[in-house]
Amino acid sequence: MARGRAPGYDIQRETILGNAAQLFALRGYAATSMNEVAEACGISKASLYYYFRDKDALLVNIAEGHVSRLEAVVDDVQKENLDPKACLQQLIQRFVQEYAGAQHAHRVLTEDVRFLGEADRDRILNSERRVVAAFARVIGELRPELTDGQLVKPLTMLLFGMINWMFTWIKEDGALAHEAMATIVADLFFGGFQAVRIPAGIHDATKPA
Amino acid sequence: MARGRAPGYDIQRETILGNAAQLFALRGYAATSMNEVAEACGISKASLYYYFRDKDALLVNIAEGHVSRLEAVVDDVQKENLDPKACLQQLIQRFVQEYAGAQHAHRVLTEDVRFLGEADRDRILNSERRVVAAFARVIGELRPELTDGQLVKPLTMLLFGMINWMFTWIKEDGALAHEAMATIVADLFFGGFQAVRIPAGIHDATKPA
DNA sequence: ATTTAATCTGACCGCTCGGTCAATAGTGTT
DNA sequence: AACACTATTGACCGAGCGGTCAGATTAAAT
Repeated sequence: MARGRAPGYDIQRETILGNAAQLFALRGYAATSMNEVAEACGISKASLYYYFRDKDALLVNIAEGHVSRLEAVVDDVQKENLDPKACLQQLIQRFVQEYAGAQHAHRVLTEDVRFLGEADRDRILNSERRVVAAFARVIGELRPELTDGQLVKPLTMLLFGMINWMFTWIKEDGALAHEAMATIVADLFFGGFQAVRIPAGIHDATKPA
Repeated sequence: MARGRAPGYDIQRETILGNAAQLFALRGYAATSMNEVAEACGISKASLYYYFRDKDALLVNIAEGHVSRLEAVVDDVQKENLDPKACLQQLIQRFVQEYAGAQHAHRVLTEDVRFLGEADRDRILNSERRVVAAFARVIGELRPELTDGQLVKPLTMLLFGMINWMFTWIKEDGALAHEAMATIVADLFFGGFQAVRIPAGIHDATKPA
């Protein structure tokens, strides 16, 4: 007998995923070649295939890693048993933090899910749906009368729009700017969603993401 | 002498751009082949190249067409000389309408600009910057004290986040749902942005998009 | 020191890509 | 009918793609 896995194995996998996420985020999944990923990691393409079965496996790992971290954040915040407002504030703050620390993975998640096979895509989208549902539940608690009018989901998605879009235009990598932005988003949302009127006959036009 | 261009020429170009925009939006620019575009149009690839120099030309035309329509909307609304609140309401409503009628082009614009050459990309990003600046100016008029705190741009981008993200999750093609959503966005923003507090030492972390 | 499995690589494969071209078909003008 | 120009095409090209593989290299366990 000889040798188990080197301790560097998992580290190498994470390195590869990090480099791949960066390339996918910046150039797009389809436009990034496995040669480029390998080169960014300083290894040969054949070595890259030693750590990951194929290009798809990179995408699945990046997306799944990110989305499972988001689910963990949700669970974490819910365990604190805060009142709805504090809970939503926490969720916003923590999500902005999480996104800030995983910007590449986040962009890959929002833009490149379509390249996944049906099974993987469904699993990841379901994960996203659970996250959105958690936000929606808290928002529903804050203004219960919206629940009947099917306004909770749209409002939730508008909130996600603000947060998700943030990382397409924000420059600074400093955490300060991100925390400040999270506060602004929270102010804007809490101040505004009380003002939202319930339209006469609203169509439900929502799909989680 | 003989024959000018057939009247179908411009129509054919528009048809191609429409089909290309749909494919680029759904599968991504890099992942869409010129063969697929040609097939979607019911013509040969060689014919496709008769109407457009190369793949890049498709992208430029799609993006430029969309963004120039957005600039036209801005000019149009500004010509009405409305008070700031009504002006911003109009802008939101009209933009949601415009996006709704050009969802494919819109997604291409927001996701595939990176595949353009530097010159084209800069020209189009400048166009976008002018649009954002118009929104920012009106928002600045609504709460002038924000201008000093460099909060106007972030708030503007949060508004764009809500609107841009809308079309990643909205189902319905009916205009009713879109108009209703525009109203909700306006309610949320007007109600909320008065509540936004000016942070102590805020970093400017903005880039137009 | 030898064995054995983990790690790594250059060379290669079939395929599809974006793009070209010479040739053909179609149609207003003379 | 002859012409001139537009519109359309199948066949083709070099390049790069995702992925494979036989074999070299390395290092833990004996």
